[in-house]
Amino acid sequence: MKQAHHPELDEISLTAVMGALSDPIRVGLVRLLADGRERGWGELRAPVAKSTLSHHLRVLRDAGITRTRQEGTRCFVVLRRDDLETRFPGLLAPVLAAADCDGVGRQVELAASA
Amino acid sequence: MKQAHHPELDEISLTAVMGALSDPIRVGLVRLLADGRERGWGELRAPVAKSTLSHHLRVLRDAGITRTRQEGTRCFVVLRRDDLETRFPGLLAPVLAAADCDGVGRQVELAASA
DNA sequence: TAGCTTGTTCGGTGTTCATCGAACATCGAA
DNA sequence: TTCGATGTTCGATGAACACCGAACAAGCTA
Repeated sequence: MKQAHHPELDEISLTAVMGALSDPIRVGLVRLLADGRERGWGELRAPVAKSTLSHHLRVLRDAGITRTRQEGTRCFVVLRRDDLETRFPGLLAPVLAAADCDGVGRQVELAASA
Repeated sequence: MKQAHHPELDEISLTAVMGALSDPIRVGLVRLLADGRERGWGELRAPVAKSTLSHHLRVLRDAGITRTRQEGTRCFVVLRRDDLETRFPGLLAPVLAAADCDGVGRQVELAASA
């Protein structure tokens, strides 16, 4: 469990972000994180194997969309909302609005407890 | 050369649009079309084989981003700006702005003449 | 120390994608 | 009708991706 690389602001690429958001599960994850709260991975319920979920979270992290923090054996993830807003002003909101309206990523849910 | 299918407004999917915009060449094409003018395919200069260009234009069309019209042996393409704005309000502008700022898709150019 | 929890990594598989050249279809012009 | 211009379609190929189960690593906890 090594600390993963997070791209700097100017390393965040538009096509990488778009690519990361082209998968319903990843969109669902972003939606869950949209309130700005940090979430433990245990809170994330998605209909995939844990290795696959790990993969998706890695794609989001590598694209610069989320930031991952480790605490003991647990990992926490948070949306890099300010960074994204700085890098691509006005991009995130319409995507979230559209996803919300369409129900894209509704298969990803929040577990009962924290 | 049969007339291709164009998705209806409510058939346009967010993830398909995001996926279509995750390739620099396609972003470049969208940038060229951003002025709303219809372009003949002969005007589009991209550093790929024509079959590949045909593929990219097909992806954009299937995603509902562009509309293709045929006239004789020539094809014309136009951005479905209003449709996109209706379906995903506010989505296109930030993407174009970010692409413009970053130079994503600058490899796609307009040929000299029409 | 032994076990439990948590997440990563490793093959493996099947799918999709970007790309090319070549062959084909279609239309307009000579 | 023959030729040229314009796109589409057809394999083919190598890369990337989504997905899984299993094995591994690392930190708690009993």
